[in-house]
Amino acid sequence: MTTSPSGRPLRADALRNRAKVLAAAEDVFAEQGTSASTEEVARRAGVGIGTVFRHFPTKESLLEAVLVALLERLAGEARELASAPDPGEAFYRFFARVVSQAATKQALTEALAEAGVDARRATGRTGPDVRDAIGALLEPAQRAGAVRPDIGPAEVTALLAGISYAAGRAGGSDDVLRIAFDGLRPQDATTDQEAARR
Amino acid sequence: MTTSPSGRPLRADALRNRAKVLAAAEDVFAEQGTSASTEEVARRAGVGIGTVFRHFPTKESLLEAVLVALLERLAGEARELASAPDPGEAFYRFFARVVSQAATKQALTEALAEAGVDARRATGRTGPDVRDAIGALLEPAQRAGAVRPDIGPAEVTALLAGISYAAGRAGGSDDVLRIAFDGLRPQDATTDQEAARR
DNA sequence: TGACAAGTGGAGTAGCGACTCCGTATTTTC
DNA sequence: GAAAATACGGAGTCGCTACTCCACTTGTCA
Repeated sequence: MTTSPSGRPLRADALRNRAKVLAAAEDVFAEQGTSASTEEVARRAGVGIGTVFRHFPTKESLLEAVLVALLERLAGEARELASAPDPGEAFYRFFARVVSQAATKQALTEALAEAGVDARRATGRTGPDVRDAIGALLEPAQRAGAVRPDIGPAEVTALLAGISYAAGRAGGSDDVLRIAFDGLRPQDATTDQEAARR
Repeated sequence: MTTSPSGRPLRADALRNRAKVLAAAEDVFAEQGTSASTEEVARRAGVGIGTVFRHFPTKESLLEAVLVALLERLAGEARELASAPDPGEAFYRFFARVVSQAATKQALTEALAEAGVDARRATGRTGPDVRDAIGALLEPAQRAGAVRPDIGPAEVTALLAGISYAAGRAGGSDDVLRIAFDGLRPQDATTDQEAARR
């Protein structure tokens, strides 16, 4: 992404501006949600609208770049924690961290939801990345008996999105997080049937 | 809401149209989310745009009416189930039903989130209504030992919104629901500390 | 049944947001 | 230090959407 269509490397100022736009877009979308206007992004970045559209030809592509950046950062954090001594603690710490970040960043919640199960074009390569990173955190925690064994990265991602949503819009995020944590722990012989369904 | 500004009762056709518009709006917003256009609502209702705006002077007021209707129906269902013989089953059945409905109705998830903690003007009277109805379902379930005692209606509502969001956008709603249920059950002496936080 | 109030429909208005275009400015290259 | 290539900025275009206005229709009441 640092070369122009003709194969040549981007000019220095262009590179700088690209970064400024991306950073501004992250801020703006985090604060106002993905419906914030492109003009606001340009203003925040201190560039003209034309520049924004030169680097990201549609609003969607800008959004995609932001989401990918967020997810990559997430995957990075997960990978980092994966080498911690206590796998259970690492997993729950990661979960809590993501939720607390998402509470103030609408865009993160949306990114999580999109990465959820359907790997759309937007997050085509990053979705699996995130899933793998979460898997690397989840499996050791399961082996250590800190997390129930009957779920996979997809369920964790979905739950992450849901709890983030709840934490962001409603209050009481701590309580909701506690409930989620308890549900994630291994459930002892409670054979429950709960015929509950429509 | 069935009288004109001048205090007289609404004309028969006006009453009919009002109902048609409300029904169409519920459908449209459920399918396309709250950003669907007012014109689409009018088309679906088989009336002119002018008529929609006569009954609901702003789009926001239309949205509000739809959300209130959804929440009232929810509260109604909760009250109905409250008299079931097994309080635990009633509670979990209600929870599952809401989530499965919300999966196909974006508007419901948004309504839940809004009803969450801050009683905005939109759902000013209905928010508490829902909370009370959920409370009437929750407390007996807690007394029966089917639901952990350390949470209240607010937490349940928040969780409901979060799980609905997860179920609607990602797949694997069943697994996520299972996790939530397990987290909602009384947690035996697991004094856990989970120093997990930022 | 006729007169008047109430309601309807949809063309029109206003404003916003995504995206384009091109004269000007900045880099790079030789 | 020019010339050529590249990038910039922002006024302008286009389409969409909430909302208004009013000539016309329908319901109500005596």
